[in-house]
Amino acid sequence: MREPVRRAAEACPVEVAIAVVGGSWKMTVVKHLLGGPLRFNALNRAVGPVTPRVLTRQLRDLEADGVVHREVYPEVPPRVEYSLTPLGESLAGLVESLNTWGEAYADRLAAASSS
Amino acid sequence: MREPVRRAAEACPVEVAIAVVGGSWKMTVVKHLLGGPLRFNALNRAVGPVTPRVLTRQLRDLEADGVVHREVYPEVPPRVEYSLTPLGESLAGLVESLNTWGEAYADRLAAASSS
DNA sequence: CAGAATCCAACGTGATACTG
DNA sequence: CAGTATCACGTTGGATTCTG
Repeated sequence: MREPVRRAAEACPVEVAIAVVGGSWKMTVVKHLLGGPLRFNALNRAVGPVTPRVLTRQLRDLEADGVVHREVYPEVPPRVEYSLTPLGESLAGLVESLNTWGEAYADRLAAASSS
Repeated sequence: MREPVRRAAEACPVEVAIAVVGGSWKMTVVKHLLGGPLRFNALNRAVGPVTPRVLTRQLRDLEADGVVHREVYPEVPPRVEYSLTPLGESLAGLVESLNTWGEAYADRLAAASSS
């Protein structure tokens, strides 16, 4: 388990959740993995303008927190597939909520800037 | 509107939501304000081990993002009340989801460390 | 293909002390 | 009471280049 998560546990359940899913791209990664396993580069392209370096870090965090599973196939060329663990799948509702709220917020932004 | 939020809007609605609520203590602040307005020190005590310096920053962010309203009463001693805007109240469901998921996760942690 | 290595700038977070 | 000022520091996110 990662340290930030453990520290958050001292304070509030809400902080625990934020510690796990609060990093940038993390929930977007989960969102795209809800459709099924993806390989590293496919995920990279799906998530958005994220560099491999950063994506790797986030994936390692998610793996350490038990949200994501990393499966390495010893082939040439190398293949690595990322998928959600059951715990990761339990985030589906949260992703949906974030997506909906984020959309509404973006609409509000657009409306504000056009006025 | 804050820059991080605007940048997130280019990528994914999920990132927008995370940009607004992803900071530490932010959602915990919202959680406690759901019960009604609170003064600065009351909020400080309710949220947890957060320094005034940090809490102030988070509150300013939330204010800039339209989630929180800051009302200053020109009295002596000074009184400042923080409350949720309608947009802030629309986060109620999200807070609930985070709280529930965080609790379940904390339980999982406890179970893992006792085994 | 899936990253690792290296480097860096910017932030986020925090402790401590002070003030209108 | 509700902050602000100052300082410090670790982490994050990112660009770039390289490799088994």
